[in-house]
Amino acid sequence: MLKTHAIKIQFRFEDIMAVTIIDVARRANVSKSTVSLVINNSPAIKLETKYKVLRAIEELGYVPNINARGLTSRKTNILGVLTMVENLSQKSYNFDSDTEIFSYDVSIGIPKGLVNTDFGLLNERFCIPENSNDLPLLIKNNRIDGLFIIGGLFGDDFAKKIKDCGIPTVVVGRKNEFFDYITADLEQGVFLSTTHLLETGHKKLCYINCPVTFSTSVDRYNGFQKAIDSSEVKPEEKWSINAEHNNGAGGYQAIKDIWEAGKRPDAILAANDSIALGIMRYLYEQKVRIPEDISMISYENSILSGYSVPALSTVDINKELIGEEACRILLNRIARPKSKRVSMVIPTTLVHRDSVIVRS
Amino acid sequence: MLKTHAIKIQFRFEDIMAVTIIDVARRANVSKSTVSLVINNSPAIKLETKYKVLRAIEELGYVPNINARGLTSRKTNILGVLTMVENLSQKSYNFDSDTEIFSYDVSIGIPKGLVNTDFGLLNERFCIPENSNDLPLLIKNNRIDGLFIIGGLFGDDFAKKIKDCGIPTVVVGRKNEFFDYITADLEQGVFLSTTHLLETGHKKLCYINCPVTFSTSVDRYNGFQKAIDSSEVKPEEKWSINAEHNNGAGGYQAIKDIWEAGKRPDAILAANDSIALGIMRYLYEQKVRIPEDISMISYENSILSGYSVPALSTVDINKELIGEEACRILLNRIARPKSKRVSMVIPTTLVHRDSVIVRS
DNA sequence: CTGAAAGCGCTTACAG
DNA sequence: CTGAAAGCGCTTACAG
Repeated sequence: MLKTHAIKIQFRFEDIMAVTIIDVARRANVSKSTVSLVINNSPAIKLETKYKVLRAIEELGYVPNINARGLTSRKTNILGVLTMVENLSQKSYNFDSDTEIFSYDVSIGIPKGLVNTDFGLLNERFCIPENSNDLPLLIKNNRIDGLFIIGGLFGDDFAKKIKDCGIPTVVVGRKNEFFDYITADLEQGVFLSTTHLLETGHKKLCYINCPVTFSTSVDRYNGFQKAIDSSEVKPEEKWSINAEHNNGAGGYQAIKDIWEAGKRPDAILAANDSIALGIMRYLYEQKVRIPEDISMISYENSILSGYSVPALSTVDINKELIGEEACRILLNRIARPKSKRVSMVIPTTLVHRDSVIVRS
Repeated sequence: MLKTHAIKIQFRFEDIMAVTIIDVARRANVSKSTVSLVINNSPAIKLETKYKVLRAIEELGYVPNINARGLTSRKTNILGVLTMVENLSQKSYNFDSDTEIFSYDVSIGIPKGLVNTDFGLLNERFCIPENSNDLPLLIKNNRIDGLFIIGGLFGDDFAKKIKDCGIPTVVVGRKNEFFDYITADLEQGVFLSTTHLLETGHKKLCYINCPVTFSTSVDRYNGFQKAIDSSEVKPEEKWSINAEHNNGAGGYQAIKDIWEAGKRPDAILAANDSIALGIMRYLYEQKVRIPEDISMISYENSILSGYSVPALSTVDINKELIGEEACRILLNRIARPKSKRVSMVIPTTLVHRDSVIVRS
């Protein structure tokens, strides 16, 4: 008997603490509807009332209960970040593995686009072959109001399935015809680096592209070619090759092929930092010095190029800004689901580090 | 008039779709309380009833509304991942910047510990100096049921403040006296790499430690010293120095000091991959070849060492497992808030790549 | 072992 | 411009 009683009065921390909309209403001498309208920034509220309520909120340290809000408004106030990966197994960190750096750096920018917003972010790494028919948990469990899909590792089938869910979605890092998208200006980026190499007196250029299967490889190649076409001084020789894999090992093998075919570039451009590091590994083994013997410019800018030996000049694609702008796009899509599809291309800049030398 | 009508019947997707607990109850011919008990795995339900309900759930494709659950149970079913960072400004990726790789890799392991669980994950990068008195948004907005704090960039003040919030918390990556924690076995790891260098015939060892201000630097040094003490063959010379900064630039400057003091190790140990890359940069500039002239072993294992030129042998600290185990600890803490404080140390292994040579 | 009822903390028409 | 009331979809004592 006594014991039962004891259990009954054992309140939890939250029970005691929880300030609700009713407490605020009471303190401000208004109804809870009014408080709700203030919280949701209704223009129908008299300024005087608004401030009265705001003060009460402040004084009481009131924080709206997110579950209650969500329950009535049928929203979760959460956005999903889907990182597309090659596989979900244990990472080896070896240079034949995917780096996932792009998605991490982009996702650092996302919260910046969410400031002054109630949205939280739920992350999921997702791999299509392994999950085959499954949808991401984020979606299956109805946890999100909107979705970022980061990276290119998905096809039309997957896109359609997501589309059918009706969740506002923005694709980050590549073009596509299903959703809004935002991506770096690939062609302009490669144009930039190629031009710089030409202007610094390089005569034998080699472009090591990403795999042909990647839709982006065309844009990249175009940037390379257009820079050469529009340059005053023409290179004596130029080569272009697609790596077989989009990682260090892919770059390693590609330059090896070039090298063993007897080609000797004085400057190399890489499709991204991972491939670049693979190239550098091969050159190191051949005792070729960068930049003394061969200059290099990579593409993306990441911890990989910033920390590499030597520090790698690269094209910065402004990943944080991409993440931030992706938010704006998604927020608009959520607010106006039927609006016209949006595509956004972010310009790039060249970052100079230690892998390019001026040749006369 | 007509228009008003049109608006009224414009249901949203969810309105039409939403299968609720009532639909399930009806289909299974039970009350919604029973359905709820089944969902929550109550042992009080007859097996037969349970299967009946489970079938109805299956057939209807019912997914519990997470907000409704949270509202009644006073839970959010979300865990927070707090990544402690040095600053929140735009990342440069240069080698004088913090890499945040540890927290990323750990957070990849976390979902593995959450399989068969309803918990989602909310991430936040948080910086103490910049946010001074503020608490992480995750906490201020009552969004989480539990918290992972990743990384060491916080002091007792912050820990106490978090403690006062009463949120179950586990610290990942360093010891501390406020919360449960899980970390790699630093001493054992350094012992491992030092021993390997000794066994491969190196006579002049240099340990480049993390900054003295880091609590972990002592454990690391102990591992180094103990390996030497317990080795059959003693090194001819040994040096140990703390980098001033925990990044590439710190490693660069440290080895520069060693070098300019005329010391010439034949093997170097680095406190982590970032510091290691800084060391390698300096050696590259000095035209010292790794491993031919100097062998190196780093600590952590990350994309940085896996992609480095040459590929860096390092101590793998099993970050994914750390993340997974951290979940178990946190889940236990949530279930039993008053239980004894838990600390867990994960053993490390040596991963051999291309930076160590056998000397005779 | 299961059902009826209250209540979690909000938002949203609706009325005035 | 503001209040009273209904309802969102669950869980949790409580009763039987």
